[in-house]
Amino acid sequence: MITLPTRYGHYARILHWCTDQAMTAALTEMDLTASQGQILGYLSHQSQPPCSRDIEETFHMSHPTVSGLLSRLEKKGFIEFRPDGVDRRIKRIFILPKGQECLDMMHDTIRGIETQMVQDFTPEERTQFTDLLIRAIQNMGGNSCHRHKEEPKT
Amino acid sequence: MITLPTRYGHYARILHWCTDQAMTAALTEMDLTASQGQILGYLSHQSQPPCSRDIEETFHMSHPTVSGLLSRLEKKGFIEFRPDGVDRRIKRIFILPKGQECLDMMHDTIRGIETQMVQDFTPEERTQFTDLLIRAIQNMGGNSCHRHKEEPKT
DNA sequence: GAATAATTCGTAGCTTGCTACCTATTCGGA
DNA sequence: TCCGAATAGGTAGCAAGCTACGAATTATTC
Repeated sequence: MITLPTRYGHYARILHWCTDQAMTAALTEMDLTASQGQILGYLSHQSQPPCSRDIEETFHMSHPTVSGLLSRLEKKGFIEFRPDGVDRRIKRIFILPKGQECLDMMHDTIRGIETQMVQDFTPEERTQFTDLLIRAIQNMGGNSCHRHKEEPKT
Repeated sequence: MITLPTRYGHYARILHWCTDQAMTAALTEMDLTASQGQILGYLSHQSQPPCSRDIEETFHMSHPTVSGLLSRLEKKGFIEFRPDGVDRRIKRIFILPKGQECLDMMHDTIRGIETQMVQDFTPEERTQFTDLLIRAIQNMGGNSCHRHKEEPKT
């Protein structure tokens, strides 16, 4: 048995790699990468069109990373930016029809990946898996994103 | 509550991100990145000096990725390559004194990260966490690396 | 033994991730 | 009101991940 430096971290890395591979396989035909698909999925579940900063916090990504992802999505016509009416620093992100089409096609595929991953887990194990993952993240201080979160307005 | 595309995959990604950040913070003073430290740690636990291919399988990485990591480690004087006596395709990887020094310093730090992550877990929860992670990886076909594994020979 | 297949590693070119530093805008206190 | 702090985003430059292709060596098969 090999004693790897960070064992849980190692497994977390590989598990994410597995989902990434499955996502990539399912999305390449739509000219989307796994990361771009994740972003698009997030956008579709927000009540108000989010801005770059919202994505940074949700996905624990730096703003140049998000900026690059969004600019590629924009260049390919999945999304577009529109200035916020109140705060001129903010560019809000809108899903274009081409992006919505992909979301409709993506939906079942993505749920299939999640189902496959925990296919032989009992309901209790699924609950505990989520619980342990979240607690491990919290123990690492992984939810330390301090920002003044404002209510959606118009 | 936000419904993200791949929930477990998302948590796995963030958990790995946390360990990566902690590793980076601990290793930068030695001029090492987190990935480079992981590789170095793996090398130190092998009975026979491994080759690039062994790392690819252990870490689920493509060979250009491993190649790049190793060349940076070599350039900085942590490791060196020596041709295999039998198979001229293979370059075996040896840890140089500078690499060994870092390993000695790394040891406690890395164990500390693992400890922190599961600090409030009961022993049963730790066992189950590992078990669930491994099963999830297996469900995704994550251990499908078919290669003829040979015995160490001198 | 020679042709073919498999294996190991190299390189090109891309996306994705980061830090560091910059500008523009907004907010808050003197 | 005005100046400094905080916030949103841009750009440069790097590391780390990938696919696709090619070269050299070894293994296999006829």
